[in-house]
Amino acid sequence: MDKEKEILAAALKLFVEFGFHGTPTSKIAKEAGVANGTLFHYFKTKEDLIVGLYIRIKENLNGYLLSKVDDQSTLETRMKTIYEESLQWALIHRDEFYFIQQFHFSPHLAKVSAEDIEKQTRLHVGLLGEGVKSKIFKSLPVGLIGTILGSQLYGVYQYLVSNDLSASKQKQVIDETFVLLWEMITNIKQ
Amino acid sequence: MDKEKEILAAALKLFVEFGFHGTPTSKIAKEAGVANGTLFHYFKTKEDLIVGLYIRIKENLNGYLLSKVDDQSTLETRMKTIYEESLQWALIHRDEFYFIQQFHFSPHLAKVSAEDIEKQTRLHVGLLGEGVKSKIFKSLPVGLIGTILGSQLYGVYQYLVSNDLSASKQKQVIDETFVLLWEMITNIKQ
DNA sequence: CCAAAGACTGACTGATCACTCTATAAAAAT
DNA sequence: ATTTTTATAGAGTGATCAGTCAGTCTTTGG
Repeated sequence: MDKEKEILAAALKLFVEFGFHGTPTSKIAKEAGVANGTLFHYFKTKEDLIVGLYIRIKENLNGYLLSKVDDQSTLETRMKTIYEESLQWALIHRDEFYFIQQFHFSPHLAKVSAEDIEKQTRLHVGLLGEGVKSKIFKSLPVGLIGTILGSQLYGVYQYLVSNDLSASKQKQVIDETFVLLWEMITNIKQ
Repeated sequence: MDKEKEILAAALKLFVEFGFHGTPTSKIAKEAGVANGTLFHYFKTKEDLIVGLYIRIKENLNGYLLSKVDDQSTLETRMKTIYEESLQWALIHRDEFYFIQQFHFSPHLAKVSAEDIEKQTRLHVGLLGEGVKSKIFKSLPVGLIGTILGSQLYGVYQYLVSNDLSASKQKQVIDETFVLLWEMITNIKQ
């Protein structure tokens, strides 16, 4: 692993454990096994490091999701894939997922550029637009559907990590909660 | 307003705007109109101030909810009241609500005692237990119902603050999302 | 009315920390 | 082969900040 990645990995680990303030750059450098100055060779400021870490993590998540979604399948299948795979990714990359949330409630969020945000939400925004346009969703504001979806995902994640379930039980919870969610936001007739 | 309250109000305002790290105690004291040392007369450490602020805010929210819930009404009515009033409170006390979430993703969360947590969740835990026991809820784990409920509340709040709606529109969204939520977690036959 | 306790002040301090600077070594470009 | 660029190091620095301290003012209880 090259030094830049070592630094990012060390920063992630320490930020999650001690918070942004509680983690001096000197400790990050030490944990990464590089000199103090080397950290500032790769990241001009501590804030650059924090924001850079956030963007890379989001890129990883989005890349993973894109690799799992089959463009040919139905909207429901694609949405279920995103829901399921987001949770699976989050369960495997717990520090990364915690960091995302930690970052969202920090003043550093304001430092993310509009285009970076657009890049990160393109996939989700596209699917939601499709659902509304095709009248599969109930006639609710898109933004509302989006936030409900996102927040339920976070909620189910919290449940999964705070209860130590077997892989199959986890899968079952994920499946069941998707059904609940889908019934809630779509016009189904049964 | 006494000095302690001035300090707490100043701390809340500055923490929300600049984060915990970005807010020196000296600025809090200045904003509160007290001397530096006075802050440490009321709160032994900066962390004490942060945790103290969190606990007071939660007490306010819980007190407000308790005053609104009528013990004689049905479970559905009581849950709807809590859902609605939580959102109304959050909309009026935006800094306070943001602070709660900011605090949840900070290392200071670990400093809250088990009994304080119990106090803060008693009301909600009681209602959930009642719903499960009376078979009104679907046969899902209580914890799962609880997190889904909580996360939807946060999600709808996010939607309400990021879209500037009229009071009546807000009420409508709150009512509609409660119906969706209630349908999702209960065994209804219609 | 007095003494003790508590509230309050703000200058001060020791520690910490983000970041710089100088130097050297390695790699790439010419 | 030589210059230029990039990578790495780590000691050093100026600023900042949480928390202290020694003392003054205010309240309260006897």
